[in-house]
Formats: sequence, structure tokens, C-alpha cells
Amino acid sequence: MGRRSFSDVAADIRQSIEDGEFQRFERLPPSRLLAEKLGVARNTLRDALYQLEKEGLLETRAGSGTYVTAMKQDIVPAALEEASPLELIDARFALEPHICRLSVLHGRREDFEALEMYCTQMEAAQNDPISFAEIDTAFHRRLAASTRNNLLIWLISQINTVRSLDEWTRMRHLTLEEQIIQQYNAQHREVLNALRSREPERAAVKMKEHLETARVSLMRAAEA
Amino acid sequence: MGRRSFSDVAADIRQSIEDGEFQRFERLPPSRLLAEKLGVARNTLRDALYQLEKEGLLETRAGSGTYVTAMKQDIVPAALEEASPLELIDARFALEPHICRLSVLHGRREDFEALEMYCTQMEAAQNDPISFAEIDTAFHRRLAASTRNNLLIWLISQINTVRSLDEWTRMRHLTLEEQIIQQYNAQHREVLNALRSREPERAAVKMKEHLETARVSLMRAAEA
DNA sequence: TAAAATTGGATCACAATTGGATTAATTTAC
DNA sequence: GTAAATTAATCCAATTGTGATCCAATTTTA
Repeated sequence: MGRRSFSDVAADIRQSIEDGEFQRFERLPPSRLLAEKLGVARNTLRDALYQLEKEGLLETRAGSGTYVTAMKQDIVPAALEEASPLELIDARFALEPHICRLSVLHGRREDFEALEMYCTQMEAAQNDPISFAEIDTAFHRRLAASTRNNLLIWLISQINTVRSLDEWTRMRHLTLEEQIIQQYNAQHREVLNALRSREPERAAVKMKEHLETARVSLMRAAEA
Repeated sequence: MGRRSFSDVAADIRQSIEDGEFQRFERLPPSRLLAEKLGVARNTLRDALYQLEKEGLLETRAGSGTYVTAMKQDIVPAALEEASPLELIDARFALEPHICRLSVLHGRREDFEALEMYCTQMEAAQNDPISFAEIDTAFHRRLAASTRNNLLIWLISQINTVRSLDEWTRMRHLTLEEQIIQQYNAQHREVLNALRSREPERAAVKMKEHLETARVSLMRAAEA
């Protein structure tokens, strides 16, 4: 084998992109030039570029060039840190209605009893936004757990780490006035009832209504 | 016994990996070099490497090199490693239809042009399951990117790490007969057309049909 | 519009490099 | 002193980088 393997070259280029040496949407040097610059055969370079393309960092167009498409590799780890509240709501809009459908399919009596308990606790915490927020998180996590889908459970747990970020928490508490909490409680009940009567679509719809309420109150808070 | 036994050497290397001196997916130095650097015979080093391979830290490929496995327990959570193909489909059922809706809202012309390109490439790869699978992954990642929602992009990228797991890939190739690929290609087009004509619900529905096809062919493969 | 230059895509034979395996000599531990 | 492990010296087989060449797509130039 030659001195440097294509994976080494790929690591080099990945680093260059992360360092901003190659900016987004920028065209990389022609493969012949770049290969020479890196001291490697063009074939090796092409293997490396293909690898990076598979990773979604690059995009090559025959006859035109190779372009950087990545919005910085850092996005991957940093996405959780930098996610905005609205992005978060959209992600929950994607996940939770379907989680409701799956909960109807795979949920057991003990799941719904646990959810019932959380509902009761949240109703008791009506005028204590901090407690309410904690139980609310537990409710949604338990709901995910009732699907018995480890992947979904993990995705929700990841999302919950965002929810606990400082800025977001502050914003959230702004939105958690007593009136809103009452509305949330009613919606949690509606979701739970739909789950118990094994109506997947109604559960999903009720969850969407719940998330829509959250979105609206969030945007109202953002204006203020 | 010589000054340093192979288990000592193994401990050394294990430490180097834990310290991040050898990063994951990185290729270790050639055994001849590494042996000299560690001041032991190549035979001893090989025993040590074999030990670490048994532990799952390394992976050696004759003629190529010795590579650090995906280790670092928490980076690849157990949920991702252990997710079953069906769990994965369910997670995609949750995420991707809504991603289609958001793509209609936030997608730009260049996104749809890129998706168009992937469709063309997939159609050309009709009888090459491996290429098809790679482009398919790129298509779904680009679709997520078009939402401009970093959190969703990240979630999909996490899911894609599962898709590349060995067992799953093997199973997937079983399902990728030419007929199925043709069906997938048609469905990708339908999704893309719905996106371009800015019909969120139709795009979501077409994506659901696509995933349903994937689920069915997966279950059929599981029976066989 | 047409031709020319430039770019990535693909393939091939070849040489260098790599891990795998065997054997015999040497060192160490008990 | 014996048994064990390490070392050292080879050879083998697999992998892959190299260099050259040709093709196809795109962009630039005339």
C-alpha cells in the first residue's frame, strides 16, 4: 500500500472543512491538483472524496467539480445545543403523534396507569410551573416508553436533553401561565383517553392539538 | 518470559485508545512499525492485537490494516446498536412524513434539484443494490436537510448510523430485488413531485406509502 | 452555435504495503 | 534444568495505492 490510505486523506479533508479552509458551497480544487497537493494518487483522492460524499459532506458533479455541502460537521454534536425552541417543537410534531399511534399498538395497562398518575400529578401542580414542567417531561418520556421501540425512546430522551437547556427553560416558564397549564392538562387527558380506548388516529390528532397549543404559546412569548 | 508480555502491550494500546490517541475508525500504524515503537517483537504485538480484537476494540483486515472499532460506549448508544430493522422503520414512519411537510415549507429550489439528481442516479442504479442503497441514504438525508431544522437533520443522521450496521445492511440487501427498487424509485419520484408542487399532505402520504412498502418487503424477507 | 479546454468517472496492470502464519533460536520464570 | 513465552527471520496472501489512459459531462472560449 502507498504511504497514506484513502481514509487518512478523507480525515484530512474533513478536518479542512471543519477548520473552514473549505467553506460551504465552495468548489474544491480539481481532483488532479488536489491529489498532487496532498501528495497522493488521484485514485486515492477519489476514494476519499467518495467516502466524504457518502457522509454527506461533499457533492460532486461530473465535469463541474466537487462542492462542499456540509453545514459544518459540528452540526452533528452541536445541533442539540443550538436547537431553537421552534425547531424543537417541529421535531416533536414529527415524533409524538406517531408515538401515540404506536402506543395504542404496543402500550400495556401499566403504561396507561403510569400516564394516568402523571396526569393527576400535573393537575395538582397547576400553579407550580417548575414541578409541572418536570412531570410533563416524565409524561412524554413514559409515553415514548410505551411504544417498546428502543430507538424512539432514545430519540425522545435526546430531545429531552434540549428541553432542559437554560435558555429554553426560561422561555418555557414564560409560557407556563396557569391558564396554559390548565389547557395542557386537559389535552394530556384527551390523549390518554384516546390511548385507552385504543383509537390511534384520535390520539395522534389530540397530540397534534397539544403541540399546536405549545407552539402558539411559544410564539406569543417570543413576541413579548 | 520476555520483558513485556503481550497482555502488557494490549493494556498499553487499550489505554492509547481510551486516551483518544487512536481515534475511532482510525487505522493503527502497520504492525511492523508499531512493534518497533513499542519495543516488542511483531509476534507479541500480534498476540496483543488479537486480544483487543476479541474484546471488540479493534478490527483487522489482512492487507489493509488494523482499525479502531466504533467503541466509546456512550457515543453509539446501545439503543442504536440494538435497534431492530422494524424499530427503525417505525422511527422513520414517525419522522419522515412530517419532514416532507416541513420540506414543502422550507425547501428551496436547489434542494429539489439535488433530490431530482439523486432520483436520476437511483434509477440508473436499478440493478446495483449497493449503489442504490447508498444513494437512497443520501436522498433521505438531503430531504431532511431541506427542512433547515438542525435537530431533525441530526436525528436523521443518527438513524442513518443504524442503517449502516452490518446485520441490517445484510437484511436490506435481501429485500432489494430489482422489482422492489423500481417501486422505490417510482415512490421517490412521487414524493419529490408532491414537494415541488408544494402539497405537504400529499408528500407526507406518498412518503408513508414508501415506508409501508419498505416495511412489507422487510417482513417478507424476515419470513424467508 | 460549435469547438476546445477542463472536470470528474472508470478501468487496468503493477508494485508496494499489510496482516497471517510458520519455524527455530533465545530469554525468562519457576 | 525444564517449560513457557518472547524474539527473530522468513514466506505467503490479501489489499490497495500508483500511474497511465480513456471516457463522459460540463464549462469556457472563439
